[in-house]
Amino acid sequence: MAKNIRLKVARTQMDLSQQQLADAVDVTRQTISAIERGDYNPTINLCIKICKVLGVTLNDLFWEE
Amino acid sequence: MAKNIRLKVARTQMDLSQQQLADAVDVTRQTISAIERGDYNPTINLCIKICKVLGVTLNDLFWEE
DNA sequence: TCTTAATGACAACTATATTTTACATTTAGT
DNA sequence: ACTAAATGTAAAATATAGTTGTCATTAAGA
Repeated sequence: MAKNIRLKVARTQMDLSQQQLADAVDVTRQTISAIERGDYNPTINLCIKICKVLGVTLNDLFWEE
Repeated sequence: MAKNIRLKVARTQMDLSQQQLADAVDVTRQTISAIERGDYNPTINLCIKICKVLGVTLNDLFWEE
């Protein structure tokens, strides 16, 4: 996976730290960090939770044409 | 997770069996079956692969408002 | 400076996605 | 009725998502 810049942008637009987002979706900071760095392949349920907290959709953060 | 009817519909619209879709995205038939039944929580990369084969987007199959 | 919050990164562990093997049921064609 | 393809489902094994603990670096404020 490539770096997920869109996630980082959406998170900072909501003025949330990695830790705060992690708490909101009930995972660890390391998991959020790894997703932003593009080091891995989260589950769809986690992606959905993240999107809901950030007020965006799956396509906004995880779909590439 | 709930049953994923939209996936089943999109698959049948492309006239693919579970086995054919599984082959196309390089997983087993059982994995496709489990996703359609809603028994679990696939990874985002697998969701993306499935969407691309079926000519739809993540929101089409996996996003609920 | 000094301190604290935020982040990158990694190793070892645990939880769970996915595979493999296998059996049963349903559906469509002959 | 028979056959083959498609599907539901389950148990045991394997691969990997996500945790826990830890250390280093950077940026901002006092």
